[in-house]
Amino acid sequence: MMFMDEEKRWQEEWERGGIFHSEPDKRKKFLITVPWPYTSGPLHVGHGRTYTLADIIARYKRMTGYNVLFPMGFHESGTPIGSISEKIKRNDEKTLNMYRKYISEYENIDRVEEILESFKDPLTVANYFASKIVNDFKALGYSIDWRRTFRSIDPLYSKFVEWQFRKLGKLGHLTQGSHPVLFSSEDGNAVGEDDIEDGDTDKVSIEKFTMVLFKVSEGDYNLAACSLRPETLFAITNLWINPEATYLLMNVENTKIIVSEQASKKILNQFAGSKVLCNINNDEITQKQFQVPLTNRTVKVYENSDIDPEQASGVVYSVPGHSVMDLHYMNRLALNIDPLFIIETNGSESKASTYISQFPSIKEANAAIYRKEFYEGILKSDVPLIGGRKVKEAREIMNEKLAQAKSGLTFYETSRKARTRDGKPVIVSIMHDQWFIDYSELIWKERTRKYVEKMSFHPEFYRKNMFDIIDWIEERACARKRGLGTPLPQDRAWVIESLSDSTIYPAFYTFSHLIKDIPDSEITDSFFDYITGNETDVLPWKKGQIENAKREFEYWYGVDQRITSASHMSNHLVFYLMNHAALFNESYQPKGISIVGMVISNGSKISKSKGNAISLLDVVNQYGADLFRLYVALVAEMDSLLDWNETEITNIKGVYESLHSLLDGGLAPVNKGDGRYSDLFKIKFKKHTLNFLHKMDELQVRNAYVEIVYEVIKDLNELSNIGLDKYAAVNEIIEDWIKILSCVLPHMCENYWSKLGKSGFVSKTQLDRIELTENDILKINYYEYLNSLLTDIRAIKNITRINPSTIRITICSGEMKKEIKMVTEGDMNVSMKNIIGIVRKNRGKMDFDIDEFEALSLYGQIIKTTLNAELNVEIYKGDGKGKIPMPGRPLIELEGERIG
RNA sequence: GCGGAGGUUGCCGAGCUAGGUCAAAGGCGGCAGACUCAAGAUCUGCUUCCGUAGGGGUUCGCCGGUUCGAAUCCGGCCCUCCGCACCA
Repeated sequence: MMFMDEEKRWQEEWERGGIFHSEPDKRKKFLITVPWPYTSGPLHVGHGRTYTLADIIARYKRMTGYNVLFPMGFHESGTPIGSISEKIKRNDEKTLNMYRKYISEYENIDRVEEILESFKDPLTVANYFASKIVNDFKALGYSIDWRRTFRSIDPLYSKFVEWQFRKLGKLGHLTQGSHPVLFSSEDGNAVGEDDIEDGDTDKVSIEKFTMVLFKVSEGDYNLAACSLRPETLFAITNLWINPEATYLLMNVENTKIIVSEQASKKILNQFAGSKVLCNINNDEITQKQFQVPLTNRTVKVYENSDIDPEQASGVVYSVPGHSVMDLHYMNRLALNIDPLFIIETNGSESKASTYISQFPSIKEANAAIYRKEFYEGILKSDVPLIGGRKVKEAREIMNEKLAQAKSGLTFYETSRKARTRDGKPVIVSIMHDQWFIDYSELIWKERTRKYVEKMSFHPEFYRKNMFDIIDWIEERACARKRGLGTPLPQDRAWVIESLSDSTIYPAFYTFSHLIKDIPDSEITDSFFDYITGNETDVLPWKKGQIENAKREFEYWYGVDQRITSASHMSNHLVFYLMNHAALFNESYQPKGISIVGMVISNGSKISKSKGNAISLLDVVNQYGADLFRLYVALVAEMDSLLDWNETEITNIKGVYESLHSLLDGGLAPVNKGDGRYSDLFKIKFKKHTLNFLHKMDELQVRNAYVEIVYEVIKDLNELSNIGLDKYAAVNEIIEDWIKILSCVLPHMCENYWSKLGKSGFVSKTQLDRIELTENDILKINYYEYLNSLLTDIRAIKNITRINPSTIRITICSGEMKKEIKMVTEGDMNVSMKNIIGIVRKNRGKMDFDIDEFEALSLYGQIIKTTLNAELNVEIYKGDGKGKIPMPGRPLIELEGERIG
């Protein structure tokens, strides 16, 4: 574990020197941020990729002259951390084991249980992992200014969030209304993805059903059937109930309805003031007739054991014409009822019967007809109310008409049967006083759109994506009744939801370190108004302190680059952009967003429940920070998918070791370099450096490092192939190479930097300006000419199987060049008429500018040594008959033994 | 369905926004060679087909079109992946 000690040593030195403490100065600033990690457990390689790329870019910007600020905080608000504590309190085995494993990554075995015990307090969980993640980040060599770090539940930061929400309130962006949520009625609280069994792998969503009320022909109650397809109402032939289920009579919205016992619980949660009246015998239902709303028709109710009393209301209406399910039941129960058809697709009647045989299962056939009719179906013209309408429109009209007739209610149901992790049913409940941020305001959207136009997006297509998301976003629930976080200032019974409290937080980094010793009771809204805006009121705070805070905000703010994953587009990033647009001036708006591709592991998705999440700490312990960083930089481009696997990292390890030995040898080479070739090598290195800079500016991190790692190693190998000392060549460029490599391999490069006898840290040095002179370009051209010649010679060698002892190269004479040039320009008045045909055939493959003789005399050695043959260069003296050389394409003749 | 991305030579993956210099970068895998007692690592060459001279043929999801010329532009079709929310 040599590398660990070395890496740790440099990390400590950086910390001691405070070299990543960023202060405003005259240079151009660059603020780079990543989403703060959520501290519910250790980070995995997926996080590590994003953060590592951010650090590489931060270091690159620093190297190219920017004053860089790379801050980091911790996200502790929200419900998941609380529910972890809850589960630990009630000894949930799965959670206990998971956290045992997590803790043991960081601690000695004998401390695990003690720490696990302390996790019964959610704050301990949050703080524990926050402090561990700090260590992980340090161990990866990130150039973070840790003085500015804070946590989303810090009282000072809470003040900032309160300020944000009071401003949003004043701007009219906060509203209150009713809202469906996933809910556990046994626990009495809303549940998130994290609380639901398999919630992360099999998402549960909320579906909106239409509950249609069928009035009993004699009496004052209704049978309540739920459907996703209210447009099929006029094709209803009967109703279904389950023979074994219990049905209850309820009072809902001053109407008496019958639903299953299971459904009654959902209704109690969704309709205020609803109550259960009494049990109803199934016989009583099946003996009655029920009226189809909006028609004069009555239908009967049949018992059907396939009807699930737990699904929706436990009562279903039957449309055998358009539902394969119902048709199937009809057939199975041998009911003699004629289906009704009211929907047409492709100009003719759509019938469930045509689907039933075409699919492997009833379920698939039903899904097929549903999709087909929903997207392409049109109601027949003689259908009342909705005749001639598209199914999509008809559905909305029916919902309206049913509501008007007091025969329809909206009922929410989960998209699949779901249970909480401790086995309690998950239902949908309605929050009646839910707080929202209302993002639907058009002026606000327009303003955000304007800023988005000016930003940089990487990859670019995400900009269009963001425009669409801005169009689409409406109200967003922004507070919850439980979890960690800041109480909503407008109503302290609510806690601000964790995505909504994390939209403008990068602003807080700019001054968080300067206000740490101000008691939070002294922080008021005008404090932040002053720092972020133009308020000039007399302030009670220490002048120097707040002035410094203001100065730093004004210097740094406007995040130059935010690096995050695509999954944040439609939630975090859109909130980030819109909240900035609402609260800050144009100059403080975000300037760039980069989306990092997904990370998968050995071909499959990483998920906590699958147990294939490789922890970042494991990676660092096993491979070291530099190797991991090199892996991230070289193995996949930032915006594409990265498949973490061991084979690949072994390969990268080879590269890492080559770099080591090259730099070792380059520190003090034994031999002297050959002037001509070391000169050429230096020129090529300059070219690679320029390409590197260009690619990094385009955020093509992989391409950039392929250029400065693989290409340079290739050049060095070429040198040693012609018998020269590559270490002497490394020595010529070692300083710049170390600087450039240090963005990815900071520890290793600091080490070489000090071995070179350089003072200070390579992490803080700048790359000098580099440009190619005309002479440089000339030499590169010579070299490339030699290379293409070599390729041609090899091709000939392969075909003829001649192993040459002498290679005869015949190049164009000056006179001949002129004549050839004439032909290419259409002037056939040349002395060597024989050349005309061949010249025309080869146009486009010639190079008139290169001095071939000069190129060959300078670098001919390359050919001689690699092919181990004599090189014989002469100028063409023939008459143009037979084979002739072209400019840039000399004649090549091989002399020697034939092989095989 | 809507919106987005994409289908490239054994695999992964560039190029395709500025059409020719693209048989098409790079990596992996495979083959051969060098080094080595051997293996591994490393380095070198080859890796669509034909060819005893750097050439030619056929390729970039499918079908058409524009053009002297298309992987690259246009139209249509087929297929794959991602998002469609209140969850961090």
